[in-house]
Amino acid sequence: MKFAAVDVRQSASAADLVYEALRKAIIEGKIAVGDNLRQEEIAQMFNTSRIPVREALSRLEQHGLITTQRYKGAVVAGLSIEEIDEIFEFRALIEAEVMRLAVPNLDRATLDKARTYCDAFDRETDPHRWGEINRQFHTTLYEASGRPYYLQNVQSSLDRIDRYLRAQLTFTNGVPRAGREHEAILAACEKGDADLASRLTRDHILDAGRALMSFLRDQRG
Amino acid sequence: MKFAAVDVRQSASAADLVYEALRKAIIEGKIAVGDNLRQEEIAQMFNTSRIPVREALSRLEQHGLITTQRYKGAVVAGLSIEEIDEIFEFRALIEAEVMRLAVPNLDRATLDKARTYCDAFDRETDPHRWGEINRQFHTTLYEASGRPYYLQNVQSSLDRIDRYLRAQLTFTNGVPRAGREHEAILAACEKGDADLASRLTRDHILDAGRALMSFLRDQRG
DNA sequence: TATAGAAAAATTGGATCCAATATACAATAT
DNA sequence: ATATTGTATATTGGATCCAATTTTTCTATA
Repeated sequence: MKFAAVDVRQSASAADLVYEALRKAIIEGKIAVGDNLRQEEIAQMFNTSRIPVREALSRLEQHGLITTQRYKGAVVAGLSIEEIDEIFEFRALIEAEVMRLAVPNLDRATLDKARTYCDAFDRETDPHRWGEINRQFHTTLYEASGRPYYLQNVQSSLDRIDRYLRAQLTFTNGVPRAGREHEAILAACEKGDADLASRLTRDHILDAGRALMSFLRDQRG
Repeated sequence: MKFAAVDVRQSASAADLVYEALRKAIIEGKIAVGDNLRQEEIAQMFNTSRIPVREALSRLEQHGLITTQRYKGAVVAGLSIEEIDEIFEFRALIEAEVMRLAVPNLDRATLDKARTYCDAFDRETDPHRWGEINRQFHTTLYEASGRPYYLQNVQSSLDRIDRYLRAQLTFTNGVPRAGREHEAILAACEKGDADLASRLTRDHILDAGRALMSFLRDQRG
């Protein structure tokens, strides 16, 4: 007789853990652009050897989060104004489409969950938490689209610019319109108006992009 | 006195070479879905050790080209009908947009280059070459958009489905409309009609997608 | 013969060691 | 004093070795 297959939760490899931890640190801006990522140092931080660290770094490079040079090591990749601009444009395109595809599939539970994040966003006073809550609000709605490949690309593009968004939110004490824009998007979702929700999502992202642009231009001179 | 700086071509690492070679083999369909990728075997093929091979495999997994399981190894990732469908939908969205952005920047040289590939596509009799030429035709035009991030995503999504397209082209002896559709797209580009070029690109991709879908449904039963 | 279990082989993930290269710094010449 | 050269150190890329686990083979038994 056979037992039912137990989901033994294939424990993640060291490389996976290092990758996830570094990814998180980079997108949250904990590691500054240009900072050297020393393999030995990271290995010691995770109580492991350089082999899994190198694997993790290699993956991060594939995602554009770091750049490496032979025998010189890795640094967190910075983005030019033009690159940031392009990523916002890209996000506006695909997230608007994902939103459109999601609306017909939204159920009560999902809308309620989104409402929770929306309220949490408005109430939250710690700027460091906004990035995360904002992401969860949008992701919750997007997931209803049933488009995992789109979702992956949304996450990936957001990863690249998240730390800039967070820096902006922290410095400027929030994007004042963001809360109201979330409300509007959620209202359109409640009404089942896919076109409106899509349009508002697009504007919401482009708005944030414009705000970030002018913030960065001020900062960088 | 100084010599002109010689581009010493930072020689790529073994991991880079292995990655590129495997990527090419996978997207061209030289390695079948489900085939085991043995680290030792690959290492011997490239006269190297398993370390760079593992790095390469790790990157391939990040791009969704293979899947790995701890202690079990890597296999080329197959795509379900639904996944393929979603990727075509995604491509239609972003490639149409890239085309729209490219048209205003197209110059004579680029158009001529695209014309060359377009003609080559029509003349080519070896089905195995179509995939490559088709890709070059589109990429040539897309590059004028000046959107590297979009381009990267275009390549990445094409990588995932290229081998299915190639299989289809080989089996069905070509997609009859593809040549005419290329002509139409190029004509719209010559006219500078961004909207039309964009719309035709979208239809071109959705057409190919529909053809591939019915081909695969027949094949898979 | 067919099957369950044990032993052997194969395979992966990670640690340690070595080679290649870059950087930092001291010694030397102008 | 400054620039240049040589050397030591640090750091990365890769090879080899070991541990954990899976897969295969073999063997004993019903």
